[in-house]
Amino acid sequence: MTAKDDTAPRVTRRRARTRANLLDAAFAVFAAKGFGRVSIEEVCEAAGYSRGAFYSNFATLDELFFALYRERADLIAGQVADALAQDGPDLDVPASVDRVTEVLLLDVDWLLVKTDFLVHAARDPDVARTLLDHRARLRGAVADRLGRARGHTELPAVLGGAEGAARAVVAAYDGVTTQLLLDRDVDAARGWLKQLLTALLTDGSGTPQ
Amino acid sequence: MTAKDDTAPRVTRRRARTRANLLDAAFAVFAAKGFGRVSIEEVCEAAGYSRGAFYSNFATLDELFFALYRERADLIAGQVADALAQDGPDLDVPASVDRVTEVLLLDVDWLLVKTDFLVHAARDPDVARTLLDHRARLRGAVADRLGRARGHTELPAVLGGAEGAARAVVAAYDGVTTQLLLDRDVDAARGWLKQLLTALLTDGSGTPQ
DNA sequence: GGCTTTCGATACATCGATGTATCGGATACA
DNA sequence: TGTATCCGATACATCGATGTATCGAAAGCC
Repeated sequence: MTAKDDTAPRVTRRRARTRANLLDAAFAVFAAKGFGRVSIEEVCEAAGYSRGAFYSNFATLDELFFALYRERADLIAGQVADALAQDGPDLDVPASVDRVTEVLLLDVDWLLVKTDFLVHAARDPDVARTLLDHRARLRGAVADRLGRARGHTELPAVLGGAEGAARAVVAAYDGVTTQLLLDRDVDAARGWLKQLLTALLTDGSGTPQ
Repeated sequence: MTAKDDTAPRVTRRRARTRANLLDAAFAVFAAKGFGRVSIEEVCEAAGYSRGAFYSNFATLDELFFALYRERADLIAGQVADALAQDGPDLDVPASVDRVTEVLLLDVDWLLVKTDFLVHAARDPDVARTLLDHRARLRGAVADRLGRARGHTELPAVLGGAEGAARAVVAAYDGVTTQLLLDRDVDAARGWLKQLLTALLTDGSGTPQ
C-alpha cells in the first residue's frame, strides 16, 4: 500500500526529459521536411540521442507523431479558449476576432505539422475521429461564445444559428491556412482572416470599410 | 525535311499507353495510401508493369507525382471554366454556385491527392509557385465572372471588390475541403459550401432561408 | 555510499526500396 | 515482310532504415 501507483516506475525524471526532447526535435524536423520524409534516425540525431532512446520511449514513428499532435493541439485549444474567455459577458466581435486570429496563425511550423496530420487522418478513420473530436471541441467553444453574443450584432441567418456560424469560422480558418502554407505571409493571412470573419459574422453592417 | 519534329521518336503509341496507365494507377494508389507511403514498386504493380517501365518513363516518383498533378489540375480548371461560362452575359449567382460546387467537390480521391501535393508544395518554393499559379488562374476566372455580375446582386463591400470576393470563394472551398477529407460526406460538404458561398456573396439579402 | 532498477548507446541482422545494366520481344517504317 | 529501333522485363548491386539484443552507465532508494 505504500505504492502511489500500480505501474509507478522507479526512474522517471531522465525519461521525461528525453521524451520531451525527442518530441521537440521531432516537431522541428517534421515541420522542415514533412512527416512522410523523416526517418527515426533523423529525429534522434536532431534531439542528440541514439535510436535506443527512441525505441525505449516509442514503438513507432506514428506513435510519436500522434503524441506530438495531441500535445500541441491541446496547447492551442487552451490558448483559444483563453482568448475567447477574455471578453466580458457580452461579446465584442472585432476584438475577439483579433485575439483568436492572433493565436491561430501564430506559428507556421505548427500549421505545417497539422496539415501533415490531416493528410494522415484522411486515410485512417481512427485518426480522423481524433482530429474531428478536436475540431468539434474548438467549434463548440466558438459556438458557445457566439451564442452569448446578444450585445452588439446579430448573426446572418443564412448560416443557421451559432452552430452554423462556428462552422463557418472554422472553415474560414482552414481556408486561410491553405493559402498561408503556400505564400508564407503570416501578416497577410491574419488580415485576410479578420476580413473574412468580419464578412461572415457581421452581415456586412459591422465595419463598413 | 520529312521529319515532323526535331526530337520525334520512332515509337510512341505503346509508350504513351504505359505512361498513361502508370499515371492512372499512381492516382489510385496515392489516393489510397498517400504519396508519402507509396513506393515505386507499388505503383508499377498496380499498373501491371515492372519497374523497368517506370524508369523508362520517369526519373523519380516526385516527377510522376508532379506530372499527375499537372494533368488533373488542368482538367479540373477546364471544367470550372466551363461551369462558369454556362451563364449568359449576366451572372446568376445561385446557379453558378451550384454548378461550380458540383465540379469542385466531385471526386474525393482528387482532393486527397491535391492535399498531398499541398503538403509537398509547402516545403518546396518551386512547387509552391506552381500551385499558386494554378490557384491564381482559378481565382482569376472567378473574379472575372463576379466582375460582370451587374445583374442580380451587389457584392459585400467588406471583401473589397470582385478580386477579394474571388479570394473568399477559394478560401471557402479550401475550408470545406478540409472538413470533407475528415468526414468523407460529399453531400454535406456540397450543401455546406453552397451555404457559405451564398453567405459570402449575397450580403445576407440573397436567399433569406 | 552501496545496491538495484531503468535508461539509452552500440552492434548486429534483416528487410525493403532504389537505381542500373543488360537482354529479349514488340513496334513502326521501308 | 524484313529490319532497325525502342520499350519494358529481369537480374544484380547497393544503400538506408528498421528492429532487436546486449551492455555500460545513470538515477533513485535504502
